[in-house]
Amino acid sequence: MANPTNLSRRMTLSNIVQAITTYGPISRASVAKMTGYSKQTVSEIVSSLEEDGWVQTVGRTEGNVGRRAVVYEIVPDAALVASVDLGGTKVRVALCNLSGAVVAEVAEPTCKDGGEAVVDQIARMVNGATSNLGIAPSKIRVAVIGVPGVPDLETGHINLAPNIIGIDRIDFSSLLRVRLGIEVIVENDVNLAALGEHWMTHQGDKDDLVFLSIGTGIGAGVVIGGQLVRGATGGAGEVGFIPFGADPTEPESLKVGALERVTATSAIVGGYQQETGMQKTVPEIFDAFVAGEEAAAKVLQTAASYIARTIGAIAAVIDPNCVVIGGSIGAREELIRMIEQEIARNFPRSIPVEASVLGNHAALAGGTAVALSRLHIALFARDLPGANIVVPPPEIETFQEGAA
Amino acid sequence: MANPTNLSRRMTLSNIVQAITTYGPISRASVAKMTGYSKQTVSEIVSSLEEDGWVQTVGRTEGNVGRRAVVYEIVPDAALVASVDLGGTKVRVALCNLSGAVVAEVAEPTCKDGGEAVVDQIARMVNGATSNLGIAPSKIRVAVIGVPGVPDLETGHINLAPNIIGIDRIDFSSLLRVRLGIEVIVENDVNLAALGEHWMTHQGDKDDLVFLSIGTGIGAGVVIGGQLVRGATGGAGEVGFIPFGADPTEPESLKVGALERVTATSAIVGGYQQETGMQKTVPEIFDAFVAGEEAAAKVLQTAASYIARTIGAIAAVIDPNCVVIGGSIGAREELIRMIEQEIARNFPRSIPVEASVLGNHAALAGGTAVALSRLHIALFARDLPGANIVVPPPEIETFQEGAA
DNA sequence: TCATTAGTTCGTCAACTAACCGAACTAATA
DNA sequence: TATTAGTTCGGTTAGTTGACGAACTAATGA
Repeated sequence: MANPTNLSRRMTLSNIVQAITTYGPISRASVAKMTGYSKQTVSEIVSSLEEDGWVQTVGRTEGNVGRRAVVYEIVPDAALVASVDLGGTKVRVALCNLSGAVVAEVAEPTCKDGGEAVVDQIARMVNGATSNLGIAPSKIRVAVIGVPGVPDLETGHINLAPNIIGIDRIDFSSLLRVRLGIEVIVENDVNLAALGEHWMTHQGDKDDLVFLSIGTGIGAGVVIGGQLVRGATGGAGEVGFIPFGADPTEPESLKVGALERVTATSAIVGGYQQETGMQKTVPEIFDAFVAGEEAAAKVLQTAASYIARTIGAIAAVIDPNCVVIGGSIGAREELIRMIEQEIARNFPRSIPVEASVLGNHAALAGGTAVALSRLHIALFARDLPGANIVVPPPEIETFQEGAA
Repeated sequence: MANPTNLSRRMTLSNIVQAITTYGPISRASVAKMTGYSKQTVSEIVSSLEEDGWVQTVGRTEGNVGRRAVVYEIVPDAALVASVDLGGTKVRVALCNLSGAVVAEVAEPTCKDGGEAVVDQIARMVNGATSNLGIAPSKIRVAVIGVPGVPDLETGHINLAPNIIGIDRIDFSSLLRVRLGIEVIVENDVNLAALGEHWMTHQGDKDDLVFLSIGTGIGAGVVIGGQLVRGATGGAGEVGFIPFGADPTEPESLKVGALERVTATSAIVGGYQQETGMQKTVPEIFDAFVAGEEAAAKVLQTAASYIARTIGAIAAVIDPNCVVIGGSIGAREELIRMIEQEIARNFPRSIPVEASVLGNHAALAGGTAVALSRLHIALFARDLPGANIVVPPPEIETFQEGAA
């Protein structure tokens, strides 16, 4: 009964499920008031949902005048989704239930053989997580994979992912779909991180958000109106290629990006070496800066200036509510302070800049958001025009650093 | 009857109107096939639409096997919209009917008194156009005004519009709404131009489009997924403020934009003066370039390079399908050739760049698109979730240069 | 050439079903 | 006793299905 053929019934069902999901636990009378449907219609649909195991009672109201209301909520474990963050060095898998809670999380070093071996690894980790918990694998309905590259929706290849060999020559999503037997969505990891930050911390009032990841490279995920912007060729957010900073006509700039050459790891390490003749890692340079070393300050200042100007360029094009900064370099509070100062010097208005709250779990959270939204649509809003169910995020701790 | 209370009836009505609008003239049987509704339902709704004067028969099919079908279309003049392009020197007003055809167009020099005098002028021009044609003013349902500034939706002020004095201190949209007695939508002119180019020439396959206007200033209109991107503070597309090009920390850069200083009129005129000591206008410099003068070539080349890098920056952030270039400088074919070459030198992949087809009528076309879409929603899709009716554009000549 | 017949499509009518609502009711509680 | 929750029942509306007549084209045969 949870999948009526009729369009208007599906719409009603979808609206009622959305209300229970967002405001649950909630009584049928309240749902009726909120949605505008009659109590009787709500009762009818809620009982069909209960029969099919999608909602359950969780007690009754108390203390109010009048008859006590029976209160319903979504059955959290009625279905699960898998969110996978496939990194160059580590694979993270989280199984989440319908309320966004993580029921299992595992991490492993990425299989160095690349290609199909990685597909095998992910499938094994996802299935392993269910069997450990004694959950039927069929409970998992959707898997979202964050990958460090640009997925080609037509061929299933993942391009520009130098860290995982051979993944640009296999139909990654189809192979994984066959292996897992469920719907598989492949998305760039920075894009997912942007969606994750938006879902967990910036929903509602601030619907235009850019997640800027700064580490060995620099890249952004762009969310406008709550929707991810991928671009015509999947190249949206490749801000390292903004043709300013280093001379954009040099071959190296065309290869890694003119702006990436002055903002990412190599710029800081290289700049420090030029300044001092010494080879230090980025964390070491930050330590030196905190200890008051002038060369370190100068190098970081230069990077911060270019990063600020990158943010200015982004703001000039799409004017987001907020820029969230993450990545191994971007996560440093000291750097964010400098970036804020540099924005004030280089751009006519202020741009809200924040440190990522989710750290290296942002992509995992974003994958969960995408998977849950997709699952809700598949379950309760099939073929509905303009359907875009927003699942409320779980507690922030769920996805915070150190959870795995 | 054209405004049923019931949600599902409204949805059906909206779908059927959309089908007739898009594919009309069309028979009821064809509408039934296309929409999936039964012939009866379609007949019922079409006759109520006919009764209310929204659709009309336009003959019958012929030549096909079987009974001849009665063919319907939207009554083009059942309602009108006004599209107004308020420029610093000129006010253009176009009255358009439901099929996008321009039924009247007038232009006047902008009233120099600014402020409320301009509101008066627009109201007079709109109402004057109807009385000239002997049309009841009540036929006009929506007016969209393109303005050279950033409209503040809350106060109704229009900020950053130095060419029209006092317009940043009055509630422009409310005043005009009262004067015209209809719904008034105020939007930045470059944004409307972007929507106009998208509507008339790039609908469907190419839904991510940026319109780049280059003249006394440089600015862009950003369309993603067919929707206009305004940004959190209405500042999306202010690409002149990208903090590269001129030194962004200089006061002048913070005032007019670092990139504007090296791409717009003053950069070309100033550059030419520095190069030759002579003061020439931009058209004169273009003429000199065509005549083979080296100094002119060098100056234009430099501007083209920075414009190309601006486009590269846009592409790196949102990766549009296409960048359409307009404005008094941007319209020059010679410049577009140079820009294309410079993009190839400065950016790792090609970016489709095109000259504006609509010229200085782009904003007028965009205003019409917005007004018609808004009107259709108000008439046939009130309060429908995800309603976004797309009115098919008229013949391209309708809005092409020289029409007024 | 022209009537006849077959096949196709359009559009309407009648009967039916699904969805939803409103009103009246029962139940529970401060 | 007022108020809120939830159910039952009957009715309205939207939309479907299927049968059918009307209108047409195309092929056929005298």
